[in-house]
Amino acid sequence: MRADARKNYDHLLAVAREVVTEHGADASMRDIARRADVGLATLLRHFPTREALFEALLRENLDALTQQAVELETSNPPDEALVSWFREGVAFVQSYSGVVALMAGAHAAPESALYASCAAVHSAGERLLLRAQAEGTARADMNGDDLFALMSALGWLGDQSSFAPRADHLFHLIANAILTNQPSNDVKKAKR
Amino acid sequence: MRADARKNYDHLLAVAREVVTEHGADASMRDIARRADVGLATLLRHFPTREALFEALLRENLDALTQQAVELETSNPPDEALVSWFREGVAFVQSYSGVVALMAGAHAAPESALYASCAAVHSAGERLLLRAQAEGTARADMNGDDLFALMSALGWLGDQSSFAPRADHLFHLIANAILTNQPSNDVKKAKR
DNA sequence: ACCTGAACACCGTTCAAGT
DNA sequence: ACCTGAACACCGTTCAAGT
Repeated sequence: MRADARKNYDHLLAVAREVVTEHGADASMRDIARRADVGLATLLRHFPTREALFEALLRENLDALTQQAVELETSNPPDEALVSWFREGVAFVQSYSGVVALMAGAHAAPESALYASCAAVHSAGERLLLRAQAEGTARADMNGDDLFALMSALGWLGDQSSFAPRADHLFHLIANAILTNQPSNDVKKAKR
Repeated sequence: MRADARKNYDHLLAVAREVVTEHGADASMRDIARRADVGLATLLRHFPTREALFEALLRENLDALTQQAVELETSNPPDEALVSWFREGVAFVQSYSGVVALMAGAHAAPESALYASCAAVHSAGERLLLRAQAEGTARADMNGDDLFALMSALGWLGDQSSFAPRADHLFHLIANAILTNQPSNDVKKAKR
């Protein structure tokens, strides 16, 4: 990568982060290029699709989320680990508004630039779920898809201004639905 | 309303229904006008916003949903009535893909053309919830907003191709979370 | 290698001009 | 009253031409 290209790449990513923070995941690509003082075609050259841009924008955080699952897997009781991680996941998909739709789309599209990272998060969560199920503290009739779906649904709810005020409460309700043992206690314990 | 206007109105609505069935709630207004052999400005004259169009498109079904809550309120056990109606609601928001986002938006925007119908559905559901709560068969720490939010979230899940295959299962999971008594049995009973 | 302006085919909004 | 074409300001895609 040539020096000028490298510089453009980094700058575009920084500007994109700004614009996406303001306008959410369906910010205009043209707007990002404009704000970066660069031709639109240059932005598209570095990030040929919106997914490619978000892959670069989210990779670090997605990896961190996957990594966190691995750590929780060894250090915490299975039910607490599951709920703690689930909470992190919901917070993550809300990092930028509208990002949850992008991830849900990528989840079903192996050719998407975001697919690999989503799949990694998916299976990291699945492992935590299986561990809690083995212990009997998580619903037996759930799988990794369901966990990812519920995480996404809670993220979507947080994106809608009409539902956002109750998002925390809805998180508890669904976390309780996932767990089987004295549900409300477990969720509270895992909060800390 | 002049005869030619009336004819345009009805025709536009019929064509809009077709196009929206094919392309979902964010179908192009221009496309609808084109398919109706009418100027774009004519479509916009009858339906100044997308919300106005959907208000006309959904009014009948929204009213039916509200009406159904009233009927269930008198004829069925509170818990069964709640779950049955909840199921209808989820099915409704999936009637056209993407319509759930429109409704969630209208829910927080009193100036939207869709607001009134959404509010009616909201409070119809709230009454069913209160009745079940009074009986002790629904979670006490929920309100009408939560019910509407969960209904919307399930509708959204059904819209995402990656989650749709598990939508039925997720419905059961959440319906169980709403009810308090031998949950899995109640949900099954209400299915009939 | 890398960048860019311009042409293209879209979108919804607005309004002066027509019947 | 009602309709319409056209101008406008946007969008993402594509590519020939430049350094």
